[in-house]
Amino acid sequence: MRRQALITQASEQRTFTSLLRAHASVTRRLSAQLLVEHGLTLSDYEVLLRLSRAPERRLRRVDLAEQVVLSASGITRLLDGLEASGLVERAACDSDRRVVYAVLTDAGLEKLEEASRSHVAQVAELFADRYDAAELAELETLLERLAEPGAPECEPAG
Amino acid sequence: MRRQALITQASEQRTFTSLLRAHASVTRRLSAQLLVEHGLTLSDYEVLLRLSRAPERRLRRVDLAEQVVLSASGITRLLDGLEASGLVERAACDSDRRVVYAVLTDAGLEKLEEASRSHVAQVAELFADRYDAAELAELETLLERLAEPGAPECEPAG
DNA sequence: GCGCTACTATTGATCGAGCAAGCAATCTAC
DNA sequence: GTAGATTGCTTGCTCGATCAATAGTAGCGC
Repeated sequence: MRRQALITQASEQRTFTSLLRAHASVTRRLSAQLLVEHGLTLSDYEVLLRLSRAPERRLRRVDLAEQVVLSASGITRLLDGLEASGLVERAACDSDRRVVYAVLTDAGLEKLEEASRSHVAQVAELFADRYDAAELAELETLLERLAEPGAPECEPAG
Repeated sequence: MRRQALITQASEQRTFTSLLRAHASVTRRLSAQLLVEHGLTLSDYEVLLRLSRAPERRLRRVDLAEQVVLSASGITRLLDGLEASGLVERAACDSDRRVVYAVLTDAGLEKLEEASRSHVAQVAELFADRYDAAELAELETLLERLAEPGAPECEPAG
């Protein structure tokens, strides 16, 4: 009798797997809708949204990257597209000539509002079908903890 | 005074955003580690793991795709790589000549066990740093609900 | 001022993954 | 038993995102 060499499936692993599955399922659905209805990626949408909430509707590219968990080059590429569509503009920074702001244009804001109308409804439906208010809040706080950097490896003691 | 046109940020939206952020943060870290240490994608690993737990270490490609939330072509491409590395083999099905099984080879099982040693520890650490057992279980059940298909749009009434 | 290091952003190459289309095998209905 | 629909899988094309390398600034010590 052949003993199956089972890889340990601790609680952490199972949770991680459900995170992968949940993310894949949800984003596939929502990004497909967003793409066919408005020609926007989920990341595009997230970027427009962040910009719309930023002071003066502008953010440094580096900060934008951090907020949407994208690499620096990823943000450059993504903004290339949004700039080509006229949804975002670039603006120089007076005090530091290295930085280039991404600024949401009026057209970008309009596009965001247009896309939001259906997207927000779809997100709301997807989650409302599955959770009550308490569960939703609980899930949010639990997930937020995951995005935090966690215990640093060699932090200065002071 | 300019009124900021704020997009509604309902509870569902915030939860969705934290899902995106949590997934991006966690997978970036873990997939980078898995890649440099073992040359495997997270999806590669998931596929090897699923195969290792399947009866006779084999699964139809279509079922594999469903389990790891990948498209049919995605699975074909992914398995191409694993086959080239000798970690997975293909096997025909006697009763239905359309189906091609993906079979985990001995080398594949070894590779999985090797990769698991560090990967499992990394996952465990990442989650153990942030949650206690109850929270972990709670998060898992909440996430699992998200992967479910949800209310169908026009189910036959019977 | 000069050199060193750190930071911001862009570019080139590469890769994973999806959709659409297509082929082959199977099943259903007549 | 043959036509048409369905299922399982693969291929061509495209796109989003990453890493590595590069250039331009900024700030620091001296």
